[in-house]
Amino acid sequence: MPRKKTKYWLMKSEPDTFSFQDLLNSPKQTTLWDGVRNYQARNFMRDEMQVGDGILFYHSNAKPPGVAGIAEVASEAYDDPTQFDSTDSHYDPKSPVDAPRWQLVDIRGIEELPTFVTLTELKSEPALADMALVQRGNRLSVMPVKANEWGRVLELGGLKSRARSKAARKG
DNA sequence: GCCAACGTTGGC
DNA sequence: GCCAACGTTGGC
Repeated sequence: MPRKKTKYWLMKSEPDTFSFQDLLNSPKQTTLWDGVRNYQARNFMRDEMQVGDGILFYHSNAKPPGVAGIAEVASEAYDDPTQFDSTDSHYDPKSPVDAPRWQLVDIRGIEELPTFVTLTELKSEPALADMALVQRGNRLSVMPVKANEWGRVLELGGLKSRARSKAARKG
């Protein structure tokens, strides 16, 4: 039973490292969103996300960059295991074991956008002018998306904003 | 608590 | 590969 209204998010990934297809190919189309080492991004995951929230999966450092698909939050927040793994590139020796610094959520891939929505397109769309992603200098890898922005991006991507996730989840 | 130096992000 | 923008670190 949801305690709050569904929220929407945008999460960045470099497709060379982990693409939307990689997410769909993961067991249960689910993965843990590890490696976030920015406090603001962590706070969104730890404090504000809830299971079922919508996620725009964004390809950064890509040619071209843009939104590749939609996903959803698939777990409550929990400690990022990679912070304690000295062999992992995201190892954080300063994170206290008794008070871990970094938390994450699981995300589940839902559906690839029929049409990839490029950053250029997002920037040229008047309805998306206030989107956090297109603000100057924004480097956050996890950021909130407004409901109307979510709907518009899905339209641009060729998904009707109704009837999407349930049909996709069935398969 | 300031702020310069440094490292990272990510578009171009 | 360049570099602007930003976050973090550490000296003082």
